[in-house]
Amino acid sequence: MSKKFKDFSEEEKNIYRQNMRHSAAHVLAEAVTKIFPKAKVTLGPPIKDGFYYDFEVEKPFTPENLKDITKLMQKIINKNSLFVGREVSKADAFELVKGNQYKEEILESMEEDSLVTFWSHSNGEFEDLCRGGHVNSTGEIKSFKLLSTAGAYWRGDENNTMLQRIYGTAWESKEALKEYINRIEEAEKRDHRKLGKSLNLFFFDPIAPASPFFLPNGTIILSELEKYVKDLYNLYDYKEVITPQIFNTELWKRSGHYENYLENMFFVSIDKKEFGVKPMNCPAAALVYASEIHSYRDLPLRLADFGRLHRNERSGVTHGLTRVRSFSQDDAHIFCKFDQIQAEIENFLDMLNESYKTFKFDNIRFELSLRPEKRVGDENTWNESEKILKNILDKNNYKYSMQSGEGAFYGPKIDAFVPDAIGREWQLGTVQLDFSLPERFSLEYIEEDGSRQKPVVIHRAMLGSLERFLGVLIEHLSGNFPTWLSPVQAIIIPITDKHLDYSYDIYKQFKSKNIRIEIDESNERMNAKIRNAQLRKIPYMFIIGDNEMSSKTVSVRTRNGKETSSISRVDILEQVNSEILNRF
RNA sequence: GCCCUAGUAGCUCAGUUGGCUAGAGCAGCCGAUUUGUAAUCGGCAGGUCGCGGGUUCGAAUCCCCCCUAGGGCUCCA
Repeated sequence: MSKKFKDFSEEEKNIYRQNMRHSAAHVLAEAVTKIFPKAKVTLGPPIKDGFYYDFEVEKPFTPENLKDITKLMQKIINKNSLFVGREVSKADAFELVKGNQYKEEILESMEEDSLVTFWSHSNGEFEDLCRGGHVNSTGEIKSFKLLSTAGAYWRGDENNTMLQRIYGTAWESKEALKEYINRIEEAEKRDHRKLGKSLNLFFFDPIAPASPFFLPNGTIILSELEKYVKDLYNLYDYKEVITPQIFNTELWKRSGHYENYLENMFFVSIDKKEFGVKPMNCPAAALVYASEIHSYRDLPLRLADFGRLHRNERSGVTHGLTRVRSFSQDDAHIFCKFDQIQAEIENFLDMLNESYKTFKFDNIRFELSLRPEKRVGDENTWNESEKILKNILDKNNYKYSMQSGEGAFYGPKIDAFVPDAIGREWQLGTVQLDFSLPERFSLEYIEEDGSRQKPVVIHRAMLGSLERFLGVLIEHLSGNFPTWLSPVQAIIIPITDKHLDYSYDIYKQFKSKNIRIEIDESNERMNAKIRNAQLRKIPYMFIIGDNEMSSKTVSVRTRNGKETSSISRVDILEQVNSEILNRF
């Protein structure tokens, strides 16, 4: 290449990497077809940070196979042969892919008279139906690594045959590859499943698959999260309700869940009647609303419900805390008049922004999902409501994209996404309009003129599932919770046991302010006590020795290694306390 | 649900082609030590080798079933 990679613009880099990764997929396909002549090639696109290629083979690939394939790929790359494209007619193309039903299917989906391109390298030893997007020659694939194998359905549809996929990554230099591997390792260190274990936050037991048990430490964090949300609810005028766990199936028929959500629900039988365990709170919220007659003066009515939900997720899709079968949400339903929608959603987004800031999540991005093909409600209502949502996003200068057709059947929605500390993006909050629920449950309010009107329902969650949010937060913070969330906020480390009495004194003082504090009374040396506290990621360590005892002070070490010797007890108490109260 | 991989002490892991009472470190308990910013020393105790079945003189190890967990299952020539 004439221009050096490092001089490329971000966009050029991306395109170059994509081409290189796609080229690597071709090289992978050549290696596989040479080692396994019966293998049928299918698709091999570049993906974020790498590429994959799906093959139809008799037996799944083994790690040994990957080694052989890697070797052969390196040989092909070393030969540095050119990628060459050619155009053929569709008829000729069918001749070329004969016997490969996957490629035939791809050809069939293409326009009638279009010309089809084939790309080859290794001087024609391998050729593949491909729209293009390669580097000039195989030698430009500087550094690659095959990562894993996996079963994958043709076109992602489980009714199709299962293919064998090989994932790989490729980079413009050895250093870039290494950096990428480091990034993966860093992510693994932050894995909430690992940290959850080492910090004693939660565990799983096969006796209740995909349902977390929260230990005292994890429970403290969840309670603090809930307390925080409740404080915001107080500020933003929400009312909290508590609703039942299981409902007669009649309810789920009425709400539509029996029709649309059946396979994700758990059912129990009581007195020969069928009951469903709630997977969502909305029908219960509707019942609460309907339990009284409402005047327009009551609206908007914001009903929060932390009720525990159960969803029967398919066995292969559950994952740590981020996809579980039993969880609670900071869920609420707002019942309002149509002309209150805008204010309500703006209000909610304000609260959402405020809360994300508290958790040090920046760069919120929104997605506005518009009407899907299958939907309820008249066109006018959709037009109006989509316009309202778009207005809100525009007016407040929120960063967002539009997803046409992705809305729920009952209304358009806005989802909030945030990147975490190492750049991975998570979907957290959501706000959805619902025109269906008021209909199904015949919800009404009495208008100023005495007429009966239908309210609009807004579903909204800020943090989403609290379990999932905790998982995300653990990875975002790498387990270093801010003081207000830390299960143990400070630990006193007496150097010898003659410092114990003074330590108790400090302990009582902090305890009386409701600070979660411990004394390390173990028969260990100070160094070991510090190490233990560090490993537990306790934000404050108070070292107590002769100096502190005689001057009635404490020496403070924070978990990031900052040391301050002999500061006044009142000062440090104030500091810790204000961090907690301000949720800093 | 489907494909692959894995499951040994509370945790992290050894356990070579089937072969002695299944090992280690950490954690735990007991004892000694009383120590200034990331591991003091010694001892003790701890295991249905995920569950069930089979092969074998003999199974953590080989085979089958089940359970659970992990990596995946259109970022579309």
